[in-house]
Amino acid sequence: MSGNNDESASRPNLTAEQWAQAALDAMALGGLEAVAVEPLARRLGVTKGSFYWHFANRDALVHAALHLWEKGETDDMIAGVEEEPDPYERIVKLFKRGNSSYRAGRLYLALAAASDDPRVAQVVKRVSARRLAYLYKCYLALGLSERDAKLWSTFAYATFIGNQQVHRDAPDEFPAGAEFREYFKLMLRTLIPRPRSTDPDHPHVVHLHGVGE
Amino acid sequence: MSGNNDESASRPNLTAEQWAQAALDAMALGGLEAVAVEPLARRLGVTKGSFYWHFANRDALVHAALHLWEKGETDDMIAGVEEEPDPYERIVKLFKRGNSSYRAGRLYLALAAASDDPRVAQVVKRVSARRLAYLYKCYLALGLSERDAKLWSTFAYATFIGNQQVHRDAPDEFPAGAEFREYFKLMLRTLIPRPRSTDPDHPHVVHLHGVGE
DNA sequence: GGTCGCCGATACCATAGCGTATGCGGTGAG
DNA sequence: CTCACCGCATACGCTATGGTATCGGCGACC
Repeated sequence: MSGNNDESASRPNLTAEQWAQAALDAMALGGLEAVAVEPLARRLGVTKGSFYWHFANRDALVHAALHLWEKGETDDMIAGVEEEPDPYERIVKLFKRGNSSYRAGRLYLALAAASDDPRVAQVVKRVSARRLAYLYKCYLALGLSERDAKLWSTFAYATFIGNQQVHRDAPDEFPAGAEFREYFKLMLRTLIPRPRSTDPDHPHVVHLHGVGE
Repeated sequence: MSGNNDESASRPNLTAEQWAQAALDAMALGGLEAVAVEPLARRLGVTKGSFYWHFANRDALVHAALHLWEKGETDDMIAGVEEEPDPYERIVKLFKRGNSSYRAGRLYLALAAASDDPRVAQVVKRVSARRLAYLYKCYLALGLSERDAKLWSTFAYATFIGNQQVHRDAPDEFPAGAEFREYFKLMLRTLIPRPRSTDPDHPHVVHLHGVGE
């Protein structure tokens, strides 16, 4: 067996990051325990010999994958939105981003479920905290008080996460197509007070200020 | 054994249901793979000999545990609420129930994360669907149209689930104490239109009908 | 005191997956 | 042409985990 069992030309050498990405893929499907060297190697079309060239052990792979995920889930999210000057549109973009990438949602849920591992728990906690903090800032920029911004950002984030969950657990019940668009608009209208309402068309903002009661 | 299955707790002997409950406990902490005979036996203070008296194999245990969970998560929830005549209060009760039992939340999240197993996926799907259906009925009873009831019940359920998730993943960021009470009131006010306004004509419901746009 | 329900103890085996040692083809330098 | 080195293949050892089965013991109740 001296020949390669794969296409020869289209196979460059693997990098450590490709291994880490494959590890994330495995997590999305089977949790942390699916991040095993041999199955990953099979899926990548290589063997363990490749792995132990790039990594010292499995722990190093898990660490690299988590680092990659954390970076992509916070920096990427924020960087892709921050150029937007309007805080309302920023929040809308965040929502759209979250509801569009099905894979990212599954990945978060899988990692959050694997938080019996202390390393995973730490990263998930940091990611959640940073996302919440950024949402909080956005709501502050909308003109809400600190207290209201805290409550509404938590509310919005919980809904955001819950949508991913319901979408995964009961896909048949989750709105799709035109219904989803209505659902999405309803969420936006309910969860984001419009700051620049030059139109007298949005009287429901009054309800928002009723939070402090 | 001459008597029926009315054995009291005075006996140190375990029952099949106790095994199933322990299996659910294990799932809440470590997912489906934590439902292993030996660890469970250790935790129950017995050995595997006990297990294979009550169950044919591990599959039977998983099946029993899932059945127990499904029953308790749908029938119990509905039965404990249905006596309430006011649909508004019914929804409030459902919310309170969900936000109070931390363990039940963890259990749902753990099971939902273990839905790579087809049996688990099926049960989770049924439970989610039945919960959503009941919430939908409650919103219908509030006087919403079918379309609005669908959207708002999904919205409320997603938020409900998301709260459990955020509460678990970022407990430090989640409102607690007095702040939680405000948060809770905000959610209720936002997610449930009040039916018993003295006016037969509900002013804020107008916004709800705006959903259809 | 005998039977039976329940469990303890132990043995066996299958499997998965980590780590390691070494072989081996390709490739560029000289 | 050679040689060294990279990147991976192959093969193996090893451990841990856990499902399954068997048998013996013990207390309860007849």
